[in-house]
Amino acid sequence: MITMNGKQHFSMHPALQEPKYSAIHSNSEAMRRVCLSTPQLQGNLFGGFDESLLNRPEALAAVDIVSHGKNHPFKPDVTYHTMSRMPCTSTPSTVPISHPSTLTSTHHHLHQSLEGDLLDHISSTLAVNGMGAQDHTVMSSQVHQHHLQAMGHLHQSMGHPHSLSAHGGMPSFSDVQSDPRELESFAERFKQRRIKLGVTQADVGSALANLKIPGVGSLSQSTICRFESLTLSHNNMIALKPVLQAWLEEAETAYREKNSKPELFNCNERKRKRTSIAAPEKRSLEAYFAIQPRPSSEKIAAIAEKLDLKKNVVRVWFCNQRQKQKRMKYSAGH
DNA sequence: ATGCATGAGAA
DNA sequence: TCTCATGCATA
Repeated sequence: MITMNGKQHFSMHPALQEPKYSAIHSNSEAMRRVCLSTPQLQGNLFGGFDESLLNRPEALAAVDIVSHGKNHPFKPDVTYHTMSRMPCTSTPSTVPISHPSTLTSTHHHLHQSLEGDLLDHISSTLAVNGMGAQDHTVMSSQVHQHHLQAMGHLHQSMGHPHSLSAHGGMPSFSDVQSDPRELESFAERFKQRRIKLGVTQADVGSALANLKIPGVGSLSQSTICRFESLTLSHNNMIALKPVLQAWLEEAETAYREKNSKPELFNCNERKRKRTSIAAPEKRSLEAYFAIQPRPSSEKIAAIAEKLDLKKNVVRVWFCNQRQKQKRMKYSAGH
């Protein structure tokens, strides 16, 4: 099954979505950036945060509930980007995974009535909701069965790998081991052994292509890193595990034989510019997010204007924030 | 290690 | 338009 269509997956269950791992976190970095980021804003928004934060712009955030019939169409701003992809000349494929689940989020829209001008009222609204800025609903009600899913897809040269899939079939066999616990230990073991082999995350990523597994191509250092640190979605972890496991076994075998395969290494290099959102703006965005993680298009536009950012930048920021929140390692005992 | 971004697929 | 998997660029 995994073929070239780009979509095939093993199995999936309808509900999955909240797996997050925890386990290992390394915060070395966090420490360094302590001053700037202040990630914990969410929690404090209403509580004891500095109000300076919410002074004004933040105000926009609140209101939205209304789901008017639809939003207007808006156009994406064109962001510029210089992209240049294609990494090396060696294997472009990618790995797949994912599931369809979806959560319909439950957003809470609280508030009472404001629809039009959100921006203005918000301040007042803030008070209203004082609830919590974070309720991430970690519903776990569903969590249970997910595991499995699969992968399969690949793209090649063009470009981008992404894939999602799922299907509700049943797991016919092996992959049912998506035990979070097991994933965590595997990730840890993987990292240890990888290091022992003297291979970098980037090397692993590019070496995957050499495995010639159908549907599996190379992956970036980022992905390998995220796998090791468990900062991927549960489904993604599950899909990647067998692939990385296969690589590890092969690499160790080769290592023993002393036949280090040169193929294990690849090169990569590209250039592109990345936009960066300044700390003050970021804080505002976090404040808005705490109040309304899923702002409407109009609201996004309003926020963008207030912060003097491109609408698309703001939109993407919210998307990434949501994604991050979902995979944030949970440290609960579980 | 992580921020901002793209793009496929699904609502 | 959102979610999700991923990646480039970067701190």
